[in-house]
Amino acid sequence: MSETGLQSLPNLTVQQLEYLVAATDHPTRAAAAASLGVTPSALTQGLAELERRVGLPLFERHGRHARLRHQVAEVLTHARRVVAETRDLARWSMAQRSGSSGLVRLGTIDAVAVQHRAEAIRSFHRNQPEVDLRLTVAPSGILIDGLVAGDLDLIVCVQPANTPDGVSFRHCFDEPLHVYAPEGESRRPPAEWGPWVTFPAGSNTRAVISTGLAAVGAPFEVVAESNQPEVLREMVRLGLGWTVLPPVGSAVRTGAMAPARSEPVAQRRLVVGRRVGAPPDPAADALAAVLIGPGDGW
Amino acid sequence: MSETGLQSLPNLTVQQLEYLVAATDHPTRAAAAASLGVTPSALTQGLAELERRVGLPLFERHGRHARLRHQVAEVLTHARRVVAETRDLARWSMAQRSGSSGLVRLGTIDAVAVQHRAEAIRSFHRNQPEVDLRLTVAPSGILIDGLVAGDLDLIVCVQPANTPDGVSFRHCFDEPLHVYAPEGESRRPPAEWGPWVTFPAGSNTRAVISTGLAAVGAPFEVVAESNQPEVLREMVRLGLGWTVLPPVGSAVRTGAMAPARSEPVAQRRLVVGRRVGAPPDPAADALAAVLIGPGDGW
DNA sequence: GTGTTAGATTCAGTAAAACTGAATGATTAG
DNA sequence: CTAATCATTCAGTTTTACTGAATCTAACAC
Repeated sequence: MSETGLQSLPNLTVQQLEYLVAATDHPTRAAAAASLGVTPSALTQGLAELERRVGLPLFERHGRHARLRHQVAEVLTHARRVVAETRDLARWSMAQRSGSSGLVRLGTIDAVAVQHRAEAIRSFHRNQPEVDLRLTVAPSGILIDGLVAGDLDLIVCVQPANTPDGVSFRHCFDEPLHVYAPEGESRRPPAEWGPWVTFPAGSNTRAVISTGLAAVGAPFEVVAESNQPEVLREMVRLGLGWTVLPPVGSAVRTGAMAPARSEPVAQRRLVVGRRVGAPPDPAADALAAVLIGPGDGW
Repeated sequence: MSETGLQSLPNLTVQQLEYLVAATDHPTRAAAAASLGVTPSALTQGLAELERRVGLPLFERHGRHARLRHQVAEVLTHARRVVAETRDLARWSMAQRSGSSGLVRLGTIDAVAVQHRAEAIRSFHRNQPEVDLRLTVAPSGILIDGLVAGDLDLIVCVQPANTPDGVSFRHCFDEPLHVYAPEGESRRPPAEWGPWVTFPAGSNTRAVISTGLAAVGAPFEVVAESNQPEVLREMVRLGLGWTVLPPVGSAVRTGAMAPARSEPVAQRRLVVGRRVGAPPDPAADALAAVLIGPGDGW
C-alpha cells in the first residue's frame, strides 16, 4: 500500500522513447523516421515533446546533425531498456493472445484425472508444451470453491445440486454408479442393502447416491466415509459395508469386485466449470475443448 | 544501426502503467485514483485503454473488486519496473536541471590545473560534491579538439591564433613568460640566447614564445621539445639549452631557478572555452564562473 | 560568389486520446 | 429494503499526436 504521492512523473510514451532510440541509431532523422513509418515532422515533434517532458535539452547541433548530449546517455539507456522490455511484453502478450502459451490451473476430481480424461490431459500437455498446466486433484466441492475464489481456471467436477454464482458448467459426460456389496451379500433385495461406506457428507456424489438409493427403496445408513474410491473399495472388501461407486476403468488395476447389480443405481454428471467473470483465455479454452470432447467450444 | 522494423509496439504510457500499479496496490480503485490525483473515471478509462493496448484482459471481476488476473503478473512486473525506472529518471533530470548535480568534463592545461586554478577547482569540487567533475589535462590544441568533438564541456587553454568554429572563448587571465637560462649563461644579450628547449611545434604557447623572442631580437633554434614544463625546466638545469616558461607558483616546489630577465619576454592569454552549440548546463556554468573569477556569467 | 538539394523544422489543420463531471449500474452494509 | 459506496459509462472539453505543406538551414556543385 505504498503511497505514490503527488510527485509528477513525466508522462513519457514508449513511442517517444522509441523515437529517441531510432534517432540515435540512424545517421539522419529522415532515416529514423522512415524506419518507424512516420514522417520526419512527427519525429521532430515527438523528440521535442520528449525533451519538454524530460525537462532537459537532449540534443545539440553540429551543423546539420543533431547529436545526443553526452549528459543524457542516461536517458538513452533508459529508453533502450524500456523499449526492449516493452518489446518483450508485446511478444509475450501476443503469445498469450494466440493461446500458444500461458498458465492454466486445472482442477479435477480424481476419477477424471486418473481415468476418464487422463489421456486427454496427457496429450494436451504433450502437444502444447508452452502452456504451463497445473493440475489440482480434489473433491468437487473444493474444486468449485477454488474456481470461485480464482485459484483455479478450469475444473472438472460432479455437477452440484445448484450452480453457485459466478460459475458456469458445461456437460462433460455421465458416469454410472453401481452398488458394490461385500462378498456373499450381493443377492439381497434393495430394502436389505447396507450399511454403507461412502463419500463424506456434503459430497456431490454422495447426494446423487442418496437420491438413487432412495429411488430403489434402499436404506442409506452410513457407517464409514472417505473421499477416496480406493479406500471405499477396500472397506467393502473388508466387509465393513456396501458402497456405490463408478465402475473401475479397465486401465486401472482391478480389484476383481463385481457390482451387485448389472444396472447402475444412479449416475453422476461430470461437468466442466469456468468462471463467468473470467476473460477469454485461449489456453483454457483449448483445454476445456479437449476435456469436453467433440462439440463446439465454450 | 539496428533496423527496428515495422513491428508495432503498443504505445503504452508511463501514466497507464502507474495506474496499473496503483490499482493493484490500493484496495479500491477510488483510493488508487485519489492517490494519483485523478478521478476514478480517468482511472477506469486509463486501465481500459491499457488493456486494449496490451491486447489482453487484465482484470476479472469478483463482486465489486476487479482482481488482476494471475496470468498478467508479467505485465504488473513490467509496469513496476518501468515506473520505478522512470521515477529514477525524473529524479536524475531534476537534479540535472537544478545544476546541483550532473557531469562536467573539464579540460585544462597543466599549469591551470596544478597552479593557477588548482584551488578554484578543488573548492568547486568540495562545495558541489553532487557534480561529477572529470578533469582532463592536456595541451591546448588537444583540449580544443576535445571541446569541438564534444568530448569536453569546458576547457581552460591558451588562446589560439584563430578561434575555431563552434567554440567561444572568454578571457581568463594572462600569464607572463620568462626566459630561463642554464646556470652561468644568464647574462648574455638576447641575440646570443639559445639554443632552446620548448613546447612542441604546433603548441599555442610555443607560437607566443616564438613571437616574443623575435620581438626582442633573439634567435629561436630548438634542440629539444616537451609538453611538460617540469621536463623543460630539468633540461635547462642539465644545460641542454634555454627555455621560456611561466614563473613557478609559490605553491609548487621550486627548483630555485631564476629568470634570466626580470621582465617577461612574452605573455600567453589563458581563456575559458565553451561549445557554442551546447545547451545551457548549470553545472558547467557554475564551474566556468569560478574559473573566470569575478565578473558576470557566460 | 550563386544555385541546388536534402535535411530538419515550423506551421496549419485534423484525428485521436485523456480527462472531468454527471449519470447509471452494481454491490455491500445496516 | 434502503442507503451508501464503488465502479463504470457517457457526453463534452482540453490536450496531444500526427500528416502535409511551407520554411529554414546547411552542405555541395558550379
